Amino acid sequence: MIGSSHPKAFVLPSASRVLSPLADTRLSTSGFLSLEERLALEDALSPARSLRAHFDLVREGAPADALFIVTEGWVCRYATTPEGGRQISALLIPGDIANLDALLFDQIDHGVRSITDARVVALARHRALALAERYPAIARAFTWFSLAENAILRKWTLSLGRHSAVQRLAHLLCELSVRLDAQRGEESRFHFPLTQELLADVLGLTAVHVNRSMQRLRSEGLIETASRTMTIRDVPKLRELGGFDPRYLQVGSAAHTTGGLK
Amino acid sequence: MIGSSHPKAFVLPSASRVLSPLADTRLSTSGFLSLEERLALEDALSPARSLRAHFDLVREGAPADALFIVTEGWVCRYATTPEGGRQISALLIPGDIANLDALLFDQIDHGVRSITDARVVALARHRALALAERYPAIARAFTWFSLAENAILRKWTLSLGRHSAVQRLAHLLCELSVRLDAQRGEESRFHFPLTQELLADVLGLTAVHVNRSMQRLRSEGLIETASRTMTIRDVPKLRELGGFDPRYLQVGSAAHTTGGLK
DNA sequence: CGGTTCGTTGAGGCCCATCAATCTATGTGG
DNA sequence: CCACATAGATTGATGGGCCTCAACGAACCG
Repeated sequence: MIGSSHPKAFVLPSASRVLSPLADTRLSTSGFLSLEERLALEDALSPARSLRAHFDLVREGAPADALFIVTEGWVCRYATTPEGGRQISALLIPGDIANLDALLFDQIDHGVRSITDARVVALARHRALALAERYPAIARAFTWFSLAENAILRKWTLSLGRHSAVQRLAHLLCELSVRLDAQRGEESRFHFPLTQELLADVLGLTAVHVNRSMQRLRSEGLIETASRTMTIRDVPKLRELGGFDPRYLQVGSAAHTTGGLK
Repeated sequence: MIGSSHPKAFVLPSASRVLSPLADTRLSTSGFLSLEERLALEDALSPARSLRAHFDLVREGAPADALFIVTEGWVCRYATTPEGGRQISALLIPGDIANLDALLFDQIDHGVRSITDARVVALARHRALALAERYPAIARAFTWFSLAENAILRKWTLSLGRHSAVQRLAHLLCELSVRLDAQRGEESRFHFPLTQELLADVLGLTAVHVNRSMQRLRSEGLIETASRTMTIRDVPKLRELGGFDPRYLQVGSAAHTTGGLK
């Protein structure tokens, strides 16, 4: 079974998964969509597809014909430089749309690749467009997802441009903690499948320097790592170090709460 | 008069501006919208508003109640670190929406500020939402703008994370050349109001190092600068240096051409 | 148990930051 | 029309954060 080596983070109630691959994701639980809209959306989805780790789901420059929604595992979006450098521009976890730009753009200028074993469902582009045309709430959800991604990218540019290595790492860990909803009091613990090399490609560093930065966080008692598990020992301190303010992640807000039309 | 110190770039045919502040912008000319939709949109706009240079239109953390569309001048979106660093996350030129996130988010986590004297029109949030609800094409245009911005931000993260100072500068100049539609043969010339300090805040560098990087581009005959005018002498070479491929800017494509519903 | 991936450590060097001074252009008031 | 103020561009000297190269250790796995 996919993801069996990563127990906690990947298990969904199997009944609801069979009925609905979108169960527990923001698309279905956050009040974006009415029941009718949700059913219409789920009706348009392809059956879930399993991916091994390190599988290229979309290659850079490929034509766009379907959206992929992650339902299990971790996936990333990346771009490469001619010289061979790689920069990851998004970390995608269950509930995220991997390539929303395929909705309106003909060509995709980034790759999409699984980090762990993963599952995705596909939504054919023409069906997504038809849904957005017929149901304004679905169109709004697409916009919402795009804007949410935008907010994350803006923070990443701030981090890449103006933060030190340790700060960037701290900020990223805080972001993931919130997105994975892993915080418990002042601690946070979550399954963390990123290698230091992947972290380097997120943070614009080398793996060696990521290593040294992690050691600093460990030596200051801010984090602990063991067998693909990340523990943040002191969330407030890590947040302060990384200049992290969770509001940009829009936790607890949803499209229908933001000024609905009466 | 606004922008009188920057003659060429700011002059619009005044007749069309009076009739429609959106004339010549992507929203009205690129085929996103039908005539009816365009009229509905323009009917919802506030009168144009003039801004002096260095004016804060939206402050970080402000509540969101209106979208601003730039019609003249240059504007930027930025965020600051607690330590006082500043990172610009978008350069906005006429036709751009300055804060699309205000459409669906309650709080804005970035500032918006004019770089030059500028003009903007406002679109009240509830009216924008109503338009998107009633006209799918307008909703689609909002999504399109958000995705387009996303694509630019992804390139910026690539640049910030994996490019040298000179490459970042080269890439940015290539991007602006395309967005301003300033290319003529292998040359490109455009009004360029960014100080080296602003450039530094875009590129994640210091003003001093921007200066040195520009000198390198000049000494290699790639660019020339004089009195707020940028001339790219050799566009192909500058593109190669910056690893620039214009496709991500979606020039010449528009929402209605990308897989319309039959 | 050997291979492979990932993490760790060390030495050395470069790119870019920092600090500070000077130069230039533009604008303003007398 | 000049004296002066100010913003921006330029230059130099110095240092540090991160990169590069290379080797070794640890964990996992068939």
